[in-house]
Amino acid sequence: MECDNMLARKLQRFSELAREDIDYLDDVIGPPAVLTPRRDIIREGEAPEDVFVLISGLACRYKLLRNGRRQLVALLVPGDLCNLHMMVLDRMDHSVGALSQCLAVRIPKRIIQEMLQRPAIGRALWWAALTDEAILREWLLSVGQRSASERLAHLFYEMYLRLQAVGLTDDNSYRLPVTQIELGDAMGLSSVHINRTLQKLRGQGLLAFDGGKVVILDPKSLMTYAGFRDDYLFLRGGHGRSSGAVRKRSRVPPG
Amino acid sequence: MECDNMLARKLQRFSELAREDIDYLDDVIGPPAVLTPRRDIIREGEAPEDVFVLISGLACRYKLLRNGRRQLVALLVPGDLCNLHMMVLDRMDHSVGALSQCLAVRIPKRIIQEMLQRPAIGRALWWAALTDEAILREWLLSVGQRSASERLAHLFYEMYLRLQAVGLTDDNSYRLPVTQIELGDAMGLSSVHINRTLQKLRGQGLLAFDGGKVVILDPKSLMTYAGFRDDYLFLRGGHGRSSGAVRKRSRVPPG
DNA sequence: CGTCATTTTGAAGAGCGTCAACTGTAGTGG
DNA sequence: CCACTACAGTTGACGCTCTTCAAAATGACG
Repeated sequence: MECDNMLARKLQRFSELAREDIDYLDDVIGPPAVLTPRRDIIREGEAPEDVFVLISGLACRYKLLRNGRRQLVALLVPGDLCNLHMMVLDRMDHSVGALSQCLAVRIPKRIIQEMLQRPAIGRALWWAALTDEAILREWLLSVGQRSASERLAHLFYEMYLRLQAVGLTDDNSYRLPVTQIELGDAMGLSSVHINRTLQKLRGQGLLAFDGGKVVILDPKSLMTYAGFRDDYLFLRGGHGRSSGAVRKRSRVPPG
Repeated sequence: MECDNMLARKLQRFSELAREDIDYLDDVIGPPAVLTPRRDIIREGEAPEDVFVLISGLACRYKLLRNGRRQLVALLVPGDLCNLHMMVLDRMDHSVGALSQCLAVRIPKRIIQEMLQRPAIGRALWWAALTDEAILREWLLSVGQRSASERLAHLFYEMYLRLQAVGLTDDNSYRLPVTQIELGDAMGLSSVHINRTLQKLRGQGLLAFDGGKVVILDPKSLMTYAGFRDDYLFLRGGHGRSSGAVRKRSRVPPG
């Protein structure tokens, strides 16, 4: 993983950048910091002076309830911006934590403001924020409407595509260094039920998860089983077919 | 509701705009269109040429599953932008539908691009997008971790504050023209359970919901009961106290 | 070898979903 | 004015999914 242009690489997934924009990004990026697994990078309520960009490892956004329950609201992969929020908002509404050992570079807020002035980079940053939001919507759909096994299947397929996009998959498998407890926190399920659901998915020959390694045993069946449509990830070239979705409970007439 | 500057009014919740920026917004906005209740404004997969801004009424974002299940992923109130997404993304990842009769103005994509060039307006649009995202995270927390009654209590309190911010509350009550089925679709619950939960909340003297009207019977108790903290709404002046949150299931050590 | 976190298994039960029937209300058309 | 329809709300009965509690098994590490 070449540290310096992980951000450029991500932003170029939206559109090609000019040589000078790429050079600018290379200049702007400082040396990466090492982040210990299971430590917070940024806490809810804080207002860090720098924006962090994840270079390697796996991190998450999460929110806590006073009773100790936790919801992961995003998984962050290399190239993702941890707190673009700070460029406009005055504090974080959630925390960001490292799940595995991570490398991250810091970019001063001032530089981010400069980046926004450059049209191509500015648009790419909008793209990054809006696709994050689209992923969030898909997670809400999962937690609200899908069964435990569909939810897990969907998550593992999403991470398969996202990690593939940054070159971190190996054939049909990839590393996802999370515990079953963390999977539970992400999916709104107990770790006990995660455990049983994983066994079921494994039994059905769809996927295997063990020791932080995911193996997609049957990509096509998994996609069908999860009801996965990649539209929401806005990947290069991945333009979804028009949704022939049917309604049953919905009351919105086909206006 | 003065149609024309509903957008200016919203963007000024972030920061004061210069006279010329306000004038610009007034110029840019065309006549409002009337939208029939329960009809889609924008469908998933489409790429409308204009961005819609809601002027009056209540709308929602939603996603469908092939089995007909539906998840509302946002409620939109006057001033909200329906599809800012289109300014960067090439299609919608979700649908937007009117819940009540609505008025909305259309702004051509080209104009939105112009708006982004104006620093003050551009920053305000970032603020709008990022607060939408923060609300989405709070919803995911609700659906993932809160009980049915906490979820409903939290939603009604959120809408209380959001509608208050646009002057649509009347003392401790406001209109929320949604059915119990739609509430169920929003909270990931069945309408039957919504019904029973509403009776429970009413019985506890927290709130009443009938015929599309919400009455907050005991604001303070409701807020406590829902575990509501207004930090995530980024309202003018509403800076949350530092969260004294405690963890129980979380494994992230106090960094 | 012992400690610790995580995974795994079992058993019991709560919360919520589904199904189905009934009520209330508004709209439609004879 | 009265069927007739349509849909939201309401209630009861039943059961499934998932949670909780508890304990044992596994594995990593000093």
